[in-house]
Amino acid sequence: MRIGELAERTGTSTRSLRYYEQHGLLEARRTSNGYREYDEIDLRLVREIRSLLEIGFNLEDTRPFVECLRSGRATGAECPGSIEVLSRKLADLDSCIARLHVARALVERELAQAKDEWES
Amino acid sequence: MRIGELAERTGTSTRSLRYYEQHGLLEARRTSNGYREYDEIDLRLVREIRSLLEIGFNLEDTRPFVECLRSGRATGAECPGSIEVLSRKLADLDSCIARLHVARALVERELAQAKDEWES
DNA sequence: ACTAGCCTTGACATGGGCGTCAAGGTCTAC
DNA sequence: GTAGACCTTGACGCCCATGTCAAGGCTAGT
Repeated sequence: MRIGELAERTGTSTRSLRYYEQHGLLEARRTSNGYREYDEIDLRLVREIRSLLEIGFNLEDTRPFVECLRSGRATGAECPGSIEVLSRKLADLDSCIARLHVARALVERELAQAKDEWES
Repeated sequence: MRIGELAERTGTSTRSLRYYEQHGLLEARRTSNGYREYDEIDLRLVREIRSLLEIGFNLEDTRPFVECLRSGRATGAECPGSIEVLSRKLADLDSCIARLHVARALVERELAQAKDEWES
């Protein structure tokens, strides 16, 4: 399939697909006229990338998943590199959640105080 | 005091202070040679801005707090505009925390599965 | 008079994942 | 043969708070 169809079937844009290729995540065969040609495997790769991005991973984080899938595994996660990224992300999420809880507490306290002062 | 001292006493940079001024959050008197001149009130304003930015507010969000302080209140929060920003931020934080919990659950599940598959 | 350390404005760079436009090549249908 | 729908590469724009550099003015101390 060509880039437009791939974009449509993955819910993204041709711009993004070229961007992924530019960063070495996707490689496309070219037809004789220079058009990119993709197969079903690429479809899976892009879907993996998109779902990871959606959760909050950045592009670089998706690389091990893509390579894992390309190596023939059933899922992109069952490789050491992916597992390491997942572990790191889990820790990131925990610290991020913790920081947000702190911020939330600060904001809530500030809000309660401000309302008090405002009403008095 | 001049801009360098203000920057140092607020733990920021002269660049940032000029940026705040450019966006109407800070107004500086000028001495005869064109230098910006700040007083203790400006010190409080900048500290308010910095602490809000640190929690995760953006510059625009700090505006009502600055105006509140400038109107003579004891804190930047005890004004309707500030209270509204705080309420909005509280909701933002809650939805953000919720989304992160969802992501965390996804990542954790993925990680557990991946480890299983990898060990088998 | 000169140096060093302040200050001024203006402007370009950063990051990340794209959107969007330009200028052009290719293929299909009529 | 021509319109229109695809494709190509390249490049600039965005957001936002800030870093950083350039080119120059002011002032205190020696």
